[in-house]
Amino acid sequence: MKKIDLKELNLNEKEEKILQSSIKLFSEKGFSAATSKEIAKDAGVSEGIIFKYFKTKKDILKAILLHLINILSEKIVLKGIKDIFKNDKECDIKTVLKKVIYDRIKMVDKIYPMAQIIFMEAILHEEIRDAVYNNIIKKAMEIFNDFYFQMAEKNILRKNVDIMVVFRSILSNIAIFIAQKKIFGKYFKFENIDKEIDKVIDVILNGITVQ
Amino acid sequence: MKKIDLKELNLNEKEEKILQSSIKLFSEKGFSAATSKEIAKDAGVSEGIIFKYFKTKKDILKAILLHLINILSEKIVLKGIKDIFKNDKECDIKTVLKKVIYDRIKMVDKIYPMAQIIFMEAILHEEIRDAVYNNIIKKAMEIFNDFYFQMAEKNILRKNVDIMVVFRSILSNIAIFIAQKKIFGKYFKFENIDKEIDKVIDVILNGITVQ
DNA sequence: GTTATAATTAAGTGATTACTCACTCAATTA
DNA sequence: TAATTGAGTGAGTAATCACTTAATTATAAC
Repeated sequence: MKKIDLKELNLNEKEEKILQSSIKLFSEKGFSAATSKEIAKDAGVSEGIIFKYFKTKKDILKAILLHLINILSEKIVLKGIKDIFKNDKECDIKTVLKKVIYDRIKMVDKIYPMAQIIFMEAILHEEIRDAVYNNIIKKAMEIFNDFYFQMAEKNILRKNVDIMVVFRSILSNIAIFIAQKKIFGKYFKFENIDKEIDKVIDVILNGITVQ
Repeated sequence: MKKIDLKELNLNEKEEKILQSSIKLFSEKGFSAATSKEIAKDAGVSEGIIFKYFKTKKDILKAILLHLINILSEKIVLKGIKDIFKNDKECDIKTVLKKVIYDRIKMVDKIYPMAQIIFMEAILHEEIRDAVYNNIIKKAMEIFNDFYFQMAEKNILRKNVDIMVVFRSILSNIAIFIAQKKIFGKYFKFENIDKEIDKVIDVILNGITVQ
């Protein structure tokens, strides 16, 4: 199991171990089904120490979710697209999109178990939905909006579309790509991710009708 | 809470009540966090009777998921698209896509809490993923494949694309539309679903570049 | 080496869980 | 009318849960 980089949180050794094991078990079984006993065993610490560092089990989840959403969303989730959109305004749209999609897939890959926990808990709890919306979705939409507007001004991308629909379409294509790889990977093997992304971009940019 | 139609399962009154309450609570709190006590209370039956009809709590989940996937996937999930693709081969692609997307959104709306449970449990358990893949995804792909091939033969849809990518793109656009409505509905209000769907179809069909 | 302090543990705690079982009682059959 | 049934109950059960605490060990200062 690849571990997630938690350096930014300034944890001591035990705290880090507890969080890593919690991320692993929450993502494997869901929050409710993962027990403190299991977490302790996996982390190689006693059960008592968990509750020294985290008042309750829910606080572990909060540390994983809210903390990371708030503190790291900027660095992990948004910095990548910001940089690409900023530095590549002159490049052609295919290259930019490819960079963004590639970068996002790699990013989610890096933090996957955590992303899965956020995703699942967001479905169940409004507070987490709020954090995801305000810290990630909203900001990503703003960044994309700026980018699209400039591309449309340059007459590269269509003006007569709803940017929200386009954003959603690109986002959903990335999401389903990751889902297919991570959740249904058993049934769908990609030999060449690069080519796969190219095909996705082609459909996004040109549509599926014969022109 | 709108109840899901379970007539097809030939349940008696108590079984039906137990399943309806389980669907409600599993979708609200997740399987593990929903207790048999709560289910009994919500269903207005004693806790004992739950375990007369369902050997274990997991068996309730199985009844909801596997049974419904196997028995109803054909009628609920696939029949709709089959009919539309079969009856509308002559119509224009825009109309067909609109019918399909509209129909799929309505279908998921109808069974939403159950769909959410399937979705979440499929992430956690391989057996459920298998059932979803074999009974829904695989079959839907086959149906779409036939349809796309015929449309491509008529020179309406592009031949030089990967049908899998197109299928995924349409599916993901429908999925994110539903997710936005059901999970993030608080932040995004659609006044006119009809127009929203038109915009999605426009992007799918024509892409986003200036031609 | 002694002492004070902090870190860690193992053995708990009461609460809650999924599940059982002895019993009830209305409906059916003899 | 008496005998039988079986759906339904809810208090009870062992197991397990999140969480606590008293005892133990490690660390550090002198």
